[in-house]
Amino acid sequence: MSTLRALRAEHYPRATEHIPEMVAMITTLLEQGNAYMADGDVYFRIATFPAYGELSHLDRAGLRPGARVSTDKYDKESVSDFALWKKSQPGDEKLGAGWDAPFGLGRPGWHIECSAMSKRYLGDTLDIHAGGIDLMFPHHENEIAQSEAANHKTFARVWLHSEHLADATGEKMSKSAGAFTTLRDLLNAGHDPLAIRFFLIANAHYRARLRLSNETLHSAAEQVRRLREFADRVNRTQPAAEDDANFTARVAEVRTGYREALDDDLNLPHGIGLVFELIREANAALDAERVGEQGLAELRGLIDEVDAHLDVVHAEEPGLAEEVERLIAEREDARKSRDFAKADRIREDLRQRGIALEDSKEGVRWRRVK
RNA sequence: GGCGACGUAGCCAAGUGGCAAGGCAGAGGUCUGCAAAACCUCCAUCCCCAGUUCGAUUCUGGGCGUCGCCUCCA
Repeated sequence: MSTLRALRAEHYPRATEHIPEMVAMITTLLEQGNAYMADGDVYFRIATFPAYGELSHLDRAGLRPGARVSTDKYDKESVSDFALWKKSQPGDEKLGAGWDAPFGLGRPGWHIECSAMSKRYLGDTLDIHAGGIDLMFPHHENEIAQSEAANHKTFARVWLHSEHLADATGEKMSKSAGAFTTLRDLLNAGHDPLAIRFFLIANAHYRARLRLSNETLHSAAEQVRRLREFADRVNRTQPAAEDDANFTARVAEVRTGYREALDDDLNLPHGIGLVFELIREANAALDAERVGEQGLAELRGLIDEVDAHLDVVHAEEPGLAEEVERLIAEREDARKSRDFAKADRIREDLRQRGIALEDSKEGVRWRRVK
């Protein structure tokens, strides 16, 4: 997660350390009649929760009971009732998977932990509950049922379900099917972490399936490079004597558009599109020296705002390697004496070491490349 | 079989009832000692058919195709 520069959560609660919270919630559900015991297990009684299925627009009548009954041969009242607590099975204790509860030795069902732990750390009502689209049913549906039945409060105000990452063929990456690519794989293949980050959050809308391929990652890497080049240029450019009011207004306009795109269900791809459009215009304006003090300030403000979300521009400011600077100076001397063979050799040597040089009016710049 | 999502240029992708953002890749230029970066120019009858409409990629219906969920992976 740190490779991708993801922020850490405040809490990483462990289910096994919150058994009492789960037991308490199950007890409440039992007392209220939202749950019942059957053959030593505790099940949630879906019949007591009419809203069940609303999140996933599931028509319970359309469920195929056959599919689960074969593996779930217990005395449930309804096939869709799900387990809150399962009595200990032979062998459970060896694994340390057995806890004492008023309703018998056993282990929690596999949805109750989320209800119990989110209640403890975040309260009865969450502002936003996020998760992968495949968790919508049954996991989130069950969470809602448990939490709302127990707490008598709305469980989550907003649900944010993201689509899956898929491989280049469009198939969902699946751990069980053995078809997946790890972050480590990508890094080993030479992909830049920042490019991977950009790809993941900005390549497509979060509700659209992302397809991972060398081509999409390369595209992301180029976009990151372009953003960074531009930010770099804005930072080292001296303001023009006068501002072009039209240009300054244009930057503000894009900034507003960017915000509106994000406000519209986090449409980052759209917002980024606006920003790239502006970058082209801004580069042209910078060439024409139409950007003064105010224009530069506007541009910096926009970059900062965008990078607050992308976090790929200000990331890892590489310190200037003294040797690179020395070689650049040496090459400059060679160029001044028109010894281009030597100048090109130095540039090529650096290139081999992953350092690219760019000559410009403001001097020589260098950056890391693959 | 049930429920749902999607189908936009070589690739990724946004979007709207009124001549289709952006990025990558590609072609040609400008600039440069050569490059790089940057800029300019070029590159799509929006899966098919029918309907509604003055007008549909955008709405409706029907196809075809891809994918997801309906499994105690959570």
